[in-house]
Amino acid sequence: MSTHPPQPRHRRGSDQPTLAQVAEMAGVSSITASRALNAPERVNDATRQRVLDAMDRLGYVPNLVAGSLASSRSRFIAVIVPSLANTVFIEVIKGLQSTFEAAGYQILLGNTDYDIEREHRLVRTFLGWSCSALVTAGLRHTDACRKLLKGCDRPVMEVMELGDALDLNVGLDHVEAGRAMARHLVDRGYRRPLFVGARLGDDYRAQMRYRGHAEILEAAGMSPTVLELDQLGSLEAGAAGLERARRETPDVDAIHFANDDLASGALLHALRLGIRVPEEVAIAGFNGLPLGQFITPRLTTIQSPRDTIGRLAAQELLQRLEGKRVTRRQHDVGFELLIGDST
Amino acid sequence: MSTHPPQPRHRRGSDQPTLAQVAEMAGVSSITASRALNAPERVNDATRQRVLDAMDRLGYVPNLVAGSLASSRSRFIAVIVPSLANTVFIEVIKGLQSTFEAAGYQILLGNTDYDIEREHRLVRTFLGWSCSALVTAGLRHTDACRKLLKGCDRPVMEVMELGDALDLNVGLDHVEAGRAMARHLVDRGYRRPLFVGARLGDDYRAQMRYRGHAEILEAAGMSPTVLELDQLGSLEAGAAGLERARRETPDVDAIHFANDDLASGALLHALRLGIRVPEEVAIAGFNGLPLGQFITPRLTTIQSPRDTIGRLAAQELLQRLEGKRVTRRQHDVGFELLIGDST
DNA sequence: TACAACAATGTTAGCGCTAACATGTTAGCG
DNA sequence: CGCTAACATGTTAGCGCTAACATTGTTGTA
Repeated sequence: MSTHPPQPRHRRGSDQPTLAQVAEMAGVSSITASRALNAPERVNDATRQRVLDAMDRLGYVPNLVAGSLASSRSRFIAVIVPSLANTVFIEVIKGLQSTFEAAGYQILLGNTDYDIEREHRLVRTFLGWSCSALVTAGLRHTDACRKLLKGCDRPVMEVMELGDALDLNVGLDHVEAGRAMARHLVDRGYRRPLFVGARLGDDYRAQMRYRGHAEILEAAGMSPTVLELDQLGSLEAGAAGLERARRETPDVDAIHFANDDLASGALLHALRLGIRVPEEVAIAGFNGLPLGQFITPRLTTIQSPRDTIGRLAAQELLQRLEGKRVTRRQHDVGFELLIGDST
Repeated sequence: MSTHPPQPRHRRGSDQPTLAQVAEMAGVSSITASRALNAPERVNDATRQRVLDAMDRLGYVPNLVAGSLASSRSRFIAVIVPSLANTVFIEVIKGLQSTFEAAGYQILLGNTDYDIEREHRLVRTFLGWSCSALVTAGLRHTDACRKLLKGCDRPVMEVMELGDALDLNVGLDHVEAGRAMARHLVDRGYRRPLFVGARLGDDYRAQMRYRGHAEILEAAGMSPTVLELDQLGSLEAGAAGLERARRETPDVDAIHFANDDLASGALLHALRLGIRVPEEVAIAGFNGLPLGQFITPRLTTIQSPRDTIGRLAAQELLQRLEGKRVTRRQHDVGFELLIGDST
């Protein structure tokens, strides 16, 4: 019945030196050793030096897991993107990373593969790591995920597009971007423009651009048409798209591609086939990737400020994390129509 | 003198539900609730279902920080790369990420910006998070960092190039890759090849390729020359490199670029200027990026299996993490000379 | 029938750190 | 010189979870 006092159990996790050992060596209590690292101004200079020396001698590496549990704060920023194959997200990550790393935060990277169920699972995991903030690409989430994000009491940043966000939002208006390009095509006198995208089912931001495109065409009395390729966006897909477009709709005079990968592929392919651009067919893209701007004729496209999205999102979050009240929850980073020689 | 028993202090970290609350609701002890999640086979099905229901009702999110401290294991894989601007590293990350995420690990991403002091700091931080393993690009580290990695009792994987590694190593032989391309150029009859790189000081793998290149040229009785651009590698830099090369060494008959970005830029620029490739000047690269293979004339380059590096590294690490003894510490993923029409 | 082997669950004691409070020590000042 | 404020350091008790061992009941089997 009675539980006999069992012999003491020992369980040292790793054999790494601990703060207590450092403290002992320096002849102070462990809280002083802790403060020597985390609140140096609260410790006498000489004492602090002794502690730091002891750390050095022991090869002490702070156990951040323990610290995080005790303080219920980690210095993680969860970043969730739908794909790593797409330069666009990489550049956003780059912007986030450089700003956060400088402020002493770590990036926890998650990839949803365009699956919002996976996003939900990642959000749970990252919340479990008590991340300080979450950044996620896009406004689409499962209901459960939205609930989780709303109730998690941490800043949540949704990037890429603008809309009805949960908390903070940095991005651009993709419908408006679609409109801008379509307007440009209509203004230039193209009368049978075609919108060509790859895997539009996944890429709903491209769908939004198409919506803007369609709107303008209808307003101008033309009937919008879309051609969907089932390959992933790539140079080859763009080349194939050009051929299919001209075969299936021989009177097409302008192709508005969903992004620059497709558009550049089409443009290079047109050069190769001797199709004159823009005389025989105009080509336009979206993103403003370096390749499109390097080719002759230069690609007409829309510059999306991806690095800016990352940096601005990071700055806003840092403000919030430092306790400052954020006045604007939404930031439109805009876009720029780059008129090249392909339209 | 005597410490009076102070009133009990309370300190709830967050107001998230805890395992204990879940356990209470399900009418079990917290260890059973824990096992319901982490070792389901050790819990009766009916009990487990009660626990899971309770978790659901409370909106329980496991505190992974606490779990990690208690078990002194995290499911983090630290990945340290020198840059996110370079596709090459992104593709390695992609390979690592897809394999590890499927196995239930999280990626902790660090960027050194080609600074080994920063690498050292990142390693410390990541070790502090008790990551399960570390992956780092390259074999160059500070002495302190090397010591840390050697003593950390966790699998360490060095990727990209082969050499005298700390623990595990997956990569390819860059000197040999440089030799292979130089041999190809010599075999094709080029007699005044030039090696052109960007920021070679940072990019020591490119330096290794140059070493291989130089070796072959010397063996063939030619004198190797290198032209270093001070811009970052890009299409523009490649174009500039082509012009500078032809201006400064007018008799150059082949340019061996340090990578495909430069080579593709040069190739497209040559087309634009009407310089015939390879008749007037041959162009070769390294990496096998899609653009080079898409252009006509197709770029002669070396395919580096970046995705494979990531996947293989991840697989080997998983083996190790599952306790299997790893027999081979080093894996040469090789490379493939892609002979295009530009040489 | 006794006893091992297993399955299901519980008890206890940390993991290594920091928040919250307490205490001692020195400086500042009328 | 007494009192307070500011500084420097210490004590205690967790943070939420899981390892290690303990306990019970159930089954198989020699």
